Amino acid sequence: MSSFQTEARSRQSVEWVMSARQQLAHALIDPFFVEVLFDQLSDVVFFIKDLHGRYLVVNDALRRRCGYKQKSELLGRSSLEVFPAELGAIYLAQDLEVIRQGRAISNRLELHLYNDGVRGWCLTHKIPLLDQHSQVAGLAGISRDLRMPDEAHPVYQRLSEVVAHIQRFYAQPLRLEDLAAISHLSVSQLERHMQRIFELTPKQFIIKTRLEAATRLLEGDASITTIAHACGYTDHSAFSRQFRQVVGLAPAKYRELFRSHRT
DNA sequence: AAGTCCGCGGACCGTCTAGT
DNA sequence: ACTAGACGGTCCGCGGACTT
Repeated sequence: MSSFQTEARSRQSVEWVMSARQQLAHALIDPFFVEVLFDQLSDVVFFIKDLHGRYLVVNDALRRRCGYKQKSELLGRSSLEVFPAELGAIYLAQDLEVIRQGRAISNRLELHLYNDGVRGWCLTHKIPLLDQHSQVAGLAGISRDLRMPDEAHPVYQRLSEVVAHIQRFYAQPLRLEDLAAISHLSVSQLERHMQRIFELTPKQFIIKTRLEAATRLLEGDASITTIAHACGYTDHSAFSRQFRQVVGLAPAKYRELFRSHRT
């Protein structure tokens, strides 16, 4: 087949798919259909919200996380009414930002504090939903739990040396070039394999390791500055900023929230 | 398919400063 | 003691092109 013919066929197939999708459009955005599908995923939180950030559709994983018996108890409420006040306000602000700007946020590494006080790492995606006039009518989002790494993967052994290095030396400056050298991989290979096996970029993995250590230290009485230094930040403001970005709260607020959960 | 290289845009960091 | 904003420099992530 000539390259011209191949191109023509591929163009034809794209047009066919687009037309078939058009026919399915109403079924695909049917909230009940989507809800049923996402109910099957126990490690993925799914929701659709209106312009005010109120839940219109939730899946079962979200219901469980929030500690409700029925999904209907969540409907019509915003994050503010569902999560601890400080975190709820952050999530709601994030929702309203997506709606206001009409821009998606994707692959955001977040530390969630669940109803039972347990911490969990997630990758969050939120997209604005448009009506037939292309106006933002709400938003849809998923928050996916980070899975255990695939230890059977052939490159896992090499990466495990990198992981061990990060977990041992997270308090020191870590450069991708050095991590790549440890694993005998190029920087590009390291990035790709980390993404594939851990679902995180090397940078995200380092941040996750540092902030995990930080949350443990915040359960004690050490100052924020001390904790920042102990977790590889040369400046406490850089630590606070990053902590706030990932967790949604300033370190001191997190400490306050953790203690109120424990009592 | 996997690996390498490169350029660009943006994220991140450190520093300084001001405010609470 | 801590948070937050501004700013400049550095580094990272990503996509594309090319090679093995």
